[in-house]
Amino acid sequence: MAKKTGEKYQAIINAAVRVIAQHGYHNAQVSRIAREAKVADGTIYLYFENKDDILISLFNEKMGQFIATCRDLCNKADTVEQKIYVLVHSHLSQLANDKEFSVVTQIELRQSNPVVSKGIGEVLKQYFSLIDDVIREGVEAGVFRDDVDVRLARTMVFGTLDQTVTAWVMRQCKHDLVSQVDPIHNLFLNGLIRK
Amino acid sequence: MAKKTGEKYQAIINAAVRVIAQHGYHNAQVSRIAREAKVADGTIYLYFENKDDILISLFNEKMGQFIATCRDLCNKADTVEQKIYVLVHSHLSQLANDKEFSVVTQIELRQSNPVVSKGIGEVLKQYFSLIDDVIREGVEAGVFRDDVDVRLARTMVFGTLDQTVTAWVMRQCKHDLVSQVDPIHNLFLNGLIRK
DNA sequence: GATTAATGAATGACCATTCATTCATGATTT
DNA sequence: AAATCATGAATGAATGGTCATTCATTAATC
Repeated sequence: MAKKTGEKYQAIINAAVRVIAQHGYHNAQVSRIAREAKVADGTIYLYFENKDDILISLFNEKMGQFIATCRDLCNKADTVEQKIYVLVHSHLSQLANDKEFSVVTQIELRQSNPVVSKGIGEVLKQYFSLIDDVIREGVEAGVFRDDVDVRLARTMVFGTLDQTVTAWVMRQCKHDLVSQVDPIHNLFLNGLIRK
Repeated sequence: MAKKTGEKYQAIINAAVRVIAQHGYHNAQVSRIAREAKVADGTIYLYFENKDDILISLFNEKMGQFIATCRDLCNKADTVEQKIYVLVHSHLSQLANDKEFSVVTQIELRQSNPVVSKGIGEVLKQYFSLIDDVIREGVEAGVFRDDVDVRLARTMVFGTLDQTVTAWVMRQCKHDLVSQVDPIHNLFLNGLIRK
């Protein structure tokens, strides 16, 4: 049971993103998602185990896409500097183009239901290791300082991007995200200090 | 009504931190917090408006302390580099010393009840402007590059620290947080690139 | 004895999930 | 080709469990 394909499956996931983004996680009742997807309440349970499963599936589906795009673009870049640039750019531009999903990831899905966290954690790890690979390459190629700790550098990259997107969402997605790409890239590579 | 002082007020707040950290936000029923605080369910409502108010008060009380400590330590530092160091150090060391509060801030309180978010946002802003002040000082003193965007640099600093603590909490607070202070400080000031 | 603090059982709202029933589609039989 | 049957998708009203909140009552304090 709970077949995870088909037109209605997608419809429910898209409805869930919309409902959660607009009404908040707390008012995202299953029946509201069903109504938005133009489906009966019970139909939800033909496609999803339970409410948590909707959230996990939603995140995995969309985040999976997100990571795949990042990875593809990264592979096309030649230098390590460019790869970092691509990471920053694709993170920000993809979320800038999907405000509803951004609201869901940055605000609504940060709740602590352990089942949901676990489901989400798996996909996030993939993203982390993509960033790790780029940084490791930079260290091994001698472009980055050789005392750079890969995990820490990744934490800085992800932490900064994540916080940038959160601030944008908090301010109603009003300003332009992509214009931050260059300054962020510069800050990562050169730091704060004037030389 | 809802007097926000006294021994029981503190007892309830401390109980809430413990209950939320140990059982998760979802299982932090008011009656459980009451039991942990050795107080009757109804007593909670003599000190707090409602459940949200417990969370907001908890965050404001503890985070207020946190910021005051950061500010004091910062004021004692002479150079801008040292002030950045102090920010990194006091952020990490304070949270390292209060694992239960860390779990609450990094995981359990990231849920999206708009009332709670709003209550929390106010205090967070104070912390942001403390970081902003330090960075602005660095730019004005000519220690930092003069094209450094203050808000962006703050986003990097906060985003990195926040993500560092989150990763620590996720891995059961096992490794040493404070040992990351030097590498993070170095990364902020000098960036990734080998010179 | 009056005022204030504390109690905890009872209430009622909320909402995820279930399941008896209906509907749609296609196969099989006559 | 009409009639019958079979399958499983879809429905949505009903259920049941969970808690935040209330408030009548009791205890403490001045």
